Amino acid sequence: MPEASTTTRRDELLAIAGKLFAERGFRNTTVRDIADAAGILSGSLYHHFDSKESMVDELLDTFQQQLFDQYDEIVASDRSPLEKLDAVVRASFAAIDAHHSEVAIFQNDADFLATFDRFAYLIERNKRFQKLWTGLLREAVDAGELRADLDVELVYRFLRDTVWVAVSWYRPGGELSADEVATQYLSILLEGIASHG
Amino acid sequence: MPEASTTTRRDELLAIAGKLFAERGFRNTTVRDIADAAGILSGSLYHHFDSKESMVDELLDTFQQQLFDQYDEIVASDRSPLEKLDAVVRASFAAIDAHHSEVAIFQNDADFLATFDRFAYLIERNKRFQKLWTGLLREAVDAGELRADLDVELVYRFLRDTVWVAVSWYRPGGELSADEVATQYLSILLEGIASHG
DNA sequence: GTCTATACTCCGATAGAC
DNA sequence: GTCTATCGGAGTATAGAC
Repeated sequence: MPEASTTTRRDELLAIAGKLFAERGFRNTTVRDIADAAGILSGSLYHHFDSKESMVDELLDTFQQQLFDQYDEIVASDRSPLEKLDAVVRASFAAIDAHHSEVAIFQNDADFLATFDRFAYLIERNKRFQKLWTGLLREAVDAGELRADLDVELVYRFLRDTVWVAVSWYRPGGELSADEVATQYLSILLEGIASHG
Repeated sequence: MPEASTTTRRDELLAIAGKLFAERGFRNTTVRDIADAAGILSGSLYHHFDSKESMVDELLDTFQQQLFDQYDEIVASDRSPLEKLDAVVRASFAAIDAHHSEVAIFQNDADFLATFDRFAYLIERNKRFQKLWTGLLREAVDAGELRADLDVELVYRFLRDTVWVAVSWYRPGGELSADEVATQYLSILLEGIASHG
């Protein structure tokens, strides 16, 4: 396989870029920063990628496709709405663990990137994401598994933000595993923090 | 009062800068952007402010002082720990409503700004903030008002992030008032979203 | 696959006229 | 209080040698 080393170097550079984008934001990471971190000069990056935009595009697109594949599998599975919600939340925390940079980039820069034609797919997938989560919430309400007195759209925003914002403090390899965080999170979300004695 | 018009123009420019910082981030807002929005040229801004940093400094410092004054008043008041927590959450949502730009700037750029000596106070106040909230949480647990089986530090992060992240979707003057959002938020947080039938 | 060298644009900030 | 004019630095990207 003659492409093996080529692919490896490319992926290496992409991972370095992703880490920097995640730490400083896309716009505040220069191609010189990326090149410095990789031990090469900025011009050399253009042997591998068309532009800085191409790098972030590839990172986000690949990650999102993988995540949606997981979501689709869960939704199509044979579980109750609440069990599906549980599984989707756990898959999301697992994604924060396994693809930390990509999630952070998405959280910080997606709104800005989405203003360009090239990244129009971000808006489209965002809508799909919303439909999937609000759909599960409504099904769970209808099944009597969730409170019926809450505003589903507000609960959706609450759920979405509270899951993904964890990327700002969760560190892979830290004290708590992603699934332990998910367990505590789901306990708070479902049962609340008030004591019922 | 000869200073009246001077103060007004200065505050006007500061508000314009704050709005742009909030929308695009501090580093991605240029002094030319601010000047354009104000209908003047970039050089003219330096008649009012030393630097771009001075503008964001003044915005954040003023806002945080006001917010902490409110928190301190609540903590010192004669209420139960849970009532204090309720009041602090409501005051925070009110701050998102009344000082939307400042909260957004704080959410997006505080980590970056805090790396400079000039903004060291952000780190200090962040610690004070954490102590205040975790203190209230512990008191509420001790008073039997909150579940004792949860990790207080994790609940703190959860609480902090879920309140402030609302700045990303809440718009002053929208359908829901800040206090209505706070009410639903507290209901979810305290009682959970699961049905108990 | 990386380097040298460089083009062109935009950045924050300043000096001095009006 | 704003404008004209401009400086020095840093940004993305390119062309062509090695």
